[in-house]
Parts: sequence; structure tokens; C-alpha cells
Amino acid sequence: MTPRKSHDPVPADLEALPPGLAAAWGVVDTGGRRGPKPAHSVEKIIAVATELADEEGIAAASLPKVAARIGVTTNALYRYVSSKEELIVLLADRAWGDPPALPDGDWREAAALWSRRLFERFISRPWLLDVPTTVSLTPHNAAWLNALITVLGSTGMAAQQTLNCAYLLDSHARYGANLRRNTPTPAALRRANPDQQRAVRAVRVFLDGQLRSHNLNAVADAMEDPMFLSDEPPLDGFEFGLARILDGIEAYVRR
Amino acid sequence: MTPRKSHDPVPADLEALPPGLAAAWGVVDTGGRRGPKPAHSVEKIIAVATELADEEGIAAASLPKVAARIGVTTNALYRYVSSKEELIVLLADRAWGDPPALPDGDWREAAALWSRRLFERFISRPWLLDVPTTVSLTPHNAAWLNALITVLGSTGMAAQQTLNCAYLLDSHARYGANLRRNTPTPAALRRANPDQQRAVRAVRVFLDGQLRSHNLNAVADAMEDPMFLSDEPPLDGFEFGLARILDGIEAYVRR
DNA sequence: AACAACTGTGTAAGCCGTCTACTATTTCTC
DNA sequence: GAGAAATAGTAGACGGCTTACACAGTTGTT
Repeated sequence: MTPRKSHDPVPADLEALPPGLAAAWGVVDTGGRRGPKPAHSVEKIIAVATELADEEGIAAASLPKVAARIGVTTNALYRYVSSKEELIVLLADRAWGDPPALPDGDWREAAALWSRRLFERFISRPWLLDVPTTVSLTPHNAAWLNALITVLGSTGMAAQQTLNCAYLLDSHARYGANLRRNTPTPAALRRANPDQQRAVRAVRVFLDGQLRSHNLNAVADAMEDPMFLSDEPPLDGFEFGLARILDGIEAYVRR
Repeated sequence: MTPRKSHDPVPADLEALPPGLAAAWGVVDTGGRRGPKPAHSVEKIIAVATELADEEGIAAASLPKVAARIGVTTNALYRYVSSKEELIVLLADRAWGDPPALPDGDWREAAALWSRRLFERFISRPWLLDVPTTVSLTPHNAAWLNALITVLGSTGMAAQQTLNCAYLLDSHARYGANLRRNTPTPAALRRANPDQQRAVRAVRVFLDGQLRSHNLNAVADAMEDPMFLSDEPPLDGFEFGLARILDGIEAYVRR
């Protein structure tokens, strides 16, 4: 039995909501006033979980590990968070952070800025890519989307097309960051430890051999290309794809 | 100690490879010939795991459940598969299946066909979206990519740009399918069970209220748009985004 | 001031998941 | 046929999520 009760009457039925959604929007009561004061807080739990995720990935943000680092037993956390899933939702929302301020005049420049900032956020918090995506927007998540949609709305597109374009850019930032994580740039590879370097090299050699012996030469050729030898981020896959998407949107806007 | 040994000398060091990669390409020996014949096979295990994933999602493709359905103990599976991760890799590769045959003449039409087929595959096997993405290509995976790259290569783009474009389309199919899964069309919603319908409705009502009370009206407006009331797939977000991406690529090809 | 209601934490335990010994049994090779 | 090798079963360690229960501390009410 959790202490969570809703005092103010909310029109929607909170029971049918996915775990964590109501909590993320702060729609749950923190509990009554009788009884001992909580020794900790949801914010503290999320902060510790973020630390763990930063250090060892999303799998390390487990209830036992968070509890151990705080100094309580595992199930004491259930006084603050109703389930693991809720913790993850709150964790992810916090990791999104606030969207960047976007310039007013040029929608294209603003959209590009938005995309690059999101891409960078995914790079700096790689485990955010491992959080399963749902459509249920959380506050920070929604603020990002709202910023982009506001900018794209200035093109005169219909609202639904605006949303589609926003999804396109969100998707690209996410996928690009995932790709970057898995295929590190030469600079990143140099910073990596020997084991990781060996693993990357082993995969490349192995895959090239397999692809060619299976007559998949087009892929093999593309993978051998100097893209993987280039250090400059401006020429990488993310920027290339971003330019194509923005070109496509621009062509649509001009009809 | 597994029975897996490599007899033919492979230049790459298989030890450094991520789990499942060598197995997916069939580079591991099936074991010696002494001893009892295996009562089962990797193919059978993957088929059963696929059944389970189709029925209850990727989480249901666990070793205990697969073993129970086959009629063996859990760890007997370790005679066929070296780890859970390897099973998932093999499962995912099998789910990709063979790429469609693509027409020769029009690269744009071929790329669109490729994207739609991939999108449909993700729709029919939603759990494939839950398999964490790595760059390590597996045979079917690579065959899909090879087919698309071959087509895109006819535009005369540099190999690295070809690969980038392919990633763009792959990303879009994946993200679009994920979006479709989370925001079902009205037709799909009608087919859903009452609980699911109630959940979807609850989320929409709740989110709309929260977005507006947080002054995130741009998102709220876009979400209320008749897009969600339209049944026709050709007008949905996936097709819209696909057209924009292809437009962007076409503009680049024509320089 | 005393009691009752309520809340936070600890202990214990259940369930499920991955994975590693060890043992017994079957089958192939010599 | 005898020994070697591989397969499947038994048992168990370990970690994760979650619930039930008891205890202790705090608050509001009588």
C-alpha cells in the first residue's frame, strides 16, 4: 500500500495511465502528513540513479544498487517510487533537461540547432538511448518537442505535418547518436582502452570478410570508405542526414 | 565449457567479437561427432523463441520459457546457444528475413519500396524494435542493407553518402513503426481490447490537460489534429516522412 | 497528556531470470 | 567391447523486482 493518493480531483482516470506518467507530471500526492518525515526524496533517488547510469549504463540503475548507494534497503525505495518502471521514466525525463532557446527568424537554422543539441544530449547521456521509447510525453520531453514545433509552425505547415517533421528530426538525432556510439570516430577510438580498440578492429575485420564471402560487396565497400577515417564531425553521418531532412522539409514548405 | 571450437583458421580473432556475431554468420563449429546426437537444434530453439516473442513480446523469449516449451531444462539450451545475448542476436537476424527484390530502373521507387517493406516487417514483428541495435551486421540484416545500398549506388553518390542515406531510411522505418505501435490508428484501436482502448483514451485526456496547463500548447494542438482520426495509411506520418527524406536525397543527387 | 492513526524502514521471503558446477547417460570411434 | 566425448538432468549461486509483515517514529485528535 503506497502513500500516494490524489486529493484534487483530476478528470482523467489515473489508474489506466502507464506507470510513471502521472508521477513525471507531478500529479501524485506526496502523501499525508502523519508519520515520520521521509529521510530521503524522489529527487535524491533519481540523482543517484543518474550517477549509476552515467557510470555503468542503464542496467546499473537498479533498485538494489540505488538503495545501497543511498544507504537504505532495497524496498525502502518503494516508499518513493511505485515501481522500477516509474523510476526509469523519471530518470529519463530528468536526463532530457531543458530545451535550448531557439532563434526566431530562420526556422531552418533553429531546427538544425535543436537537432544538434538533442544529438549532443544523447551523446553525453548514451544510456538515454536504451530507455524504451513510448509516446507518453513527460515534461522535459514535451518541452523539447514544443520548442521545435513552435519553430516549425512558422513555416505555415499544417499542425499534423509539423508534428511529423518534428518526429523526423527527433528520430534522426536519436538514431545518429546510437550510430555514433556504436561506430566511434577515430578520435574516440584513440581515447578508448585497448580492449575496446581490439574489439572494434576485430568486428571490422570479421565483418568485411563475411560480407565479401557472402557477395554483399556494396555494404562492405561502403563500410571501408574513409568516412571512418575522418575526424571532422561536420562531415559525419548525422550532419549529412540532417541536411537531407531539412532540404526535404524546405522543399515541402515551398510546395 | 561449450563444445564450440573453430576448426578452420579464421583470420579475425573470434574472442573479441560481440556475443552472437560469429554464430549468426555460421562461423562456429557445431561440435565434434562423438557423443549422443543432439535431441534438438539451434533452429528449433530460435523458432520457439520467435513464437514466444510473437505471442508475448521480447521479454517472453527467455531461456526458461523456451526450454519449458521445448521440454528440456533451462540449461540444456546452453549446449546450443552460448548466452542469452546470442539467442537474441540469432532471433533478430531470423526475424529480418530476406529483403524484397527491388526494381532496377527508378532508384527512388526502389528505395520507397524497401522502406515500406521494412516498415511492414517492424509492424508485423514489433518486438524486433525492442532488440537493442548494434552496428554489427548479421546476415539478413546485411542483405537488406546491401539491397538498398546497391540501389542508391546507381545515383552516383559517394559510397559514404550512400551508407548515410541508407541509415536515414532504416532509421525512419524503425522509428515510424515504433510510433505506429504506440499511437495506434483508429482502425487498430477499434480492434484492441477494452482495457487498451481505455488506456489510450486516458493518456490522451491526461496529456492534453497537462500540456495545456504547462503552456505547451504547440504540442497539444498538434496532437489533437485529425491525423489521429484518419484511417488511411498513405497519409500517415511514415509516408510523409519518407517523402521528405526521399526529396532531400533527390535534391542532393541532383546537386 | 494519552491514544489512535498513519508513515517510513528493516527483515524475510517469493518469484523469475542468467549462468555455472557436477553427475549420469548415451553414442561414436578405435 | 572399451574408452572418449558430447548431451541432458540436478543442484545451486547470484542478482533483480516485488510483496507481506513487524516495528518504530510522528502527527492529529480526544
